[in-house]
Amino acid sequence: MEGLPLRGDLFDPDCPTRVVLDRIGDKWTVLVVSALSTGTLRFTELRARVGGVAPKVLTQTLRALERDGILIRTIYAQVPPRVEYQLTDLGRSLAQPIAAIQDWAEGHVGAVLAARNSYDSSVA
Amino acid sequence: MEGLPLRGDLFDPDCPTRVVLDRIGDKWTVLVVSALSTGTLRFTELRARVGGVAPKVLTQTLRALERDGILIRTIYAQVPPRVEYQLTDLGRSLAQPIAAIQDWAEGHVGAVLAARNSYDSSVA
DNA sequence: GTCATCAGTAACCGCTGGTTACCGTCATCA
DNA sequence: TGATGACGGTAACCAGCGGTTACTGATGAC
Repeated sequence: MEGLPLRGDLFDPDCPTRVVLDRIGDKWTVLVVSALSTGTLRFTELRARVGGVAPKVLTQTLRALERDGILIRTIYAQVPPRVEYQLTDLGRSLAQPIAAIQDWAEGHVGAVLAARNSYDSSVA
Repeated sequence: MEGLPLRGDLFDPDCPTRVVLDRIGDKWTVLVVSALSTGTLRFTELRARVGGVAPKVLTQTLRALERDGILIRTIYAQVPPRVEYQLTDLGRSLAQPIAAIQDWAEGHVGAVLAARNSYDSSVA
């Protein structure tokens, strides 16, 4: 019955930890953070790097991540405009577990797709 | 399929790795896998454990995870019905990176919420 | 008779993720 | 003097899906 828990309980729907999970649970977040983990990128570079993302969605994702202190958005008063995105320390700390997820995903695609095929053919 | 690595490229939108990411990128998946990582659970137990999940959504999540070979669904011909869910080896391997995410989320709620407040008050 | 248990479905609905189109500004090129 | 293109986005629009509240069916307990 602590007042304000330093560590949240993910299983409590009212715990703010959930909102953090919602951030992470966005597929674009994973890709963006992963892309930025190697260094600063501009909007268009991110767009190219993260294949298939629509500009609006990328903007939303970046704004949300900026709001959450995961990355910093730097605007240079130039024409054409120049906007750079880079991870904060917080963002870099997030990049590690995200890399683990990414690693798992890339490493187990085969197994998952196999399970999926097997499941689909058995249910049919 | 064989045990060949078959590493995908997450940044390619046409790579099947993306579908795996979509699975993981579901917030309920994280919670369900995490809940099951400590042992077998029944539907109602899962529902109670994962606070705030609607039955339909839980069913969808569980079916998807079953299809992907992350967990196994065992039905006992009883009345009232008894259905148990447990992680497969694949699921247990996923539980590790997921635990890392969960850990990060629980450990950095404060920082994220602080960043959020700061952002919101500066933008206004 | 009727209540509760369990594991879900049925029907509905609003939001939001996603799409394409378009914007202003300035340098460059014909 | 247009015309064009780069850049970093917004505007308007829409389908789908996540989420909600009912409701089901079989059985044992009361």
